[in-house]
Amino acid sequence: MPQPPHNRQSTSAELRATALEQFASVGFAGTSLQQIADAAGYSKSSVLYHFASKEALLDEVLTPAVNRLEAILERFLATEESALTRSRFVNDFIDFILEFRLELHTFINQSQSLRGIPVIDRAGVVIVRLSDTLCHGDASTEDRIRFGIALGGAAYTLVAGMTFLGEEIAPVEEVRPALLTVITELLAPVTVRTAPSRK
Amino acid sequence: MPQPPHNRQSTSAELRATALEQFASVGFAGTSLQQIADAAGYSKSSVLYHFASKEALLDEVLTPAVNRLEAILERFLATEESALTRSRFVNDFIDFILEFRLELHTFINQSQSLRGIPVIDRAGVVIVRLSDTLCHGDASTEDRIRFGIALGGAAYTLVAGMTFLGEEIAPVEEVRPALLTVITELLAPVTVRTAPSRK
DNA sequence: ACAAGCTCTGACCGATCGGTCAGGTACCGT
DNA sequence: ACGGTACCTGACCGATCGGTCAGAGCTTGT
Repeated sequence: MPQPPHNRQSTSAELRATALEQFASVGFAGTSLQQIADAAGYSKSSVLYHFASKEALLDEVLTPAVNRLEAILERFLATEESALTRSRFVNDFIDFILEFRLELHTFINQSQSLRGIPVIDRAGVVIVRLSDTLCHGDASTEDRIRFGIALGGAAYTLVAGMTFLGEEIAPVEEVRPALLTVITELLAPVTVRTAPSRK
Repeated sequence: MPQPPHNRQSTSAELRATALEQFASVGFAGTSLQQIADAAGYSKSSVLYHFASKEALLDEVLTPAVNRLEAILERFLATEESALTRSRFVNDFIDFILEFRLELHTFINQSQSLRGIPVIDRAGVVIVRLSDTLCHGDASTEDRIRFGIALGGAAYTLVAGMTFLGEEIAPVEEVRPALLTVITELLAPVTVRTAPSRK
């Protein structure tokens, strides 16, 4: 039986990428190891050789994105809040969305059903902290909704929306400024709050 | 074995409601007929007695929402476009979102993986028409993104977001005006094309 | 040449999947 | 009292689920 010369490290990366696509589009529960294996051109046993379990695979797939989001939040929290740091944060956030759109879509839309899985809970904690930070703790319903719409809307638009609303995915250099405009507009009243409120 | 006097019509409605919750939170592929049956207090066979198949159940669950959305679109298309009709449309749309939030969340986040199922394709067609109508056919990327974010963001916020961003679901009478403000703001540049800035 | 080790696979396991079917129970008009 | 019908269920079906395990093929160190 011929054994194509697989490039060491890359098999695991291929599997992660394939799994991510499936998780984002069919859902974690709806994705079988067999599907992932078939799509990547390996056998189911190979998947389980590289990853201890389906859940471990999900963990490895999502962890880089959660780490990155955590880093962005920490960086924002570490500085004095100003118009500059806020704008820098929004930029970081949009970079994050564009780079990790499949990961974001996955845990945005499945965090409820996958509660209990460590990486999902970690992601949930980060998102709640993010929301609390941006809303300054005063739980105005409108502010919460602004944040939720920005988060869920971006995740949806860049994964599901682009492929069936805009036919083909528009080039990143066109999407990015548009995203920046809309997200800034959504988050502006939340973070800026002009003058008087707390802090 | 005692047979409690089930109120004729209601069993099927119970099952639809239970199935909708599961579909929206775990996904169609991730929901088993057994889960639905257990959650509703019936046997799996009962589910298949009331609905020809799992897919038929999905169809019956989503069809009312798609019909309603279609009606809203037709009503908007039937009139001359003006500030009044646009505002009425946004109001209709928000009523729709609030009433059918689980249905919206279901086909918003799974239309890609469930392509081929009639009711899903129908929903997809309506959404594309909606997008084309609001964007006047000139496919500005920013306008498309505005619509996508409004649609996906609302679906996310009202299902996943409210329960883990805002702890408890805020009362509808508080959510509705906030939603109206944010959605109007998002869609305003798309439809109005004049409004220069925010308050 | 040979053993060790990494990668990959088919065969197999118990559990669960969507779906079929025969039958049991309650209520109906007659 | 009786047959029909609506509702519900357990037993069962082939397929597939996540996961285990014993190797096979290839590379490497010695």
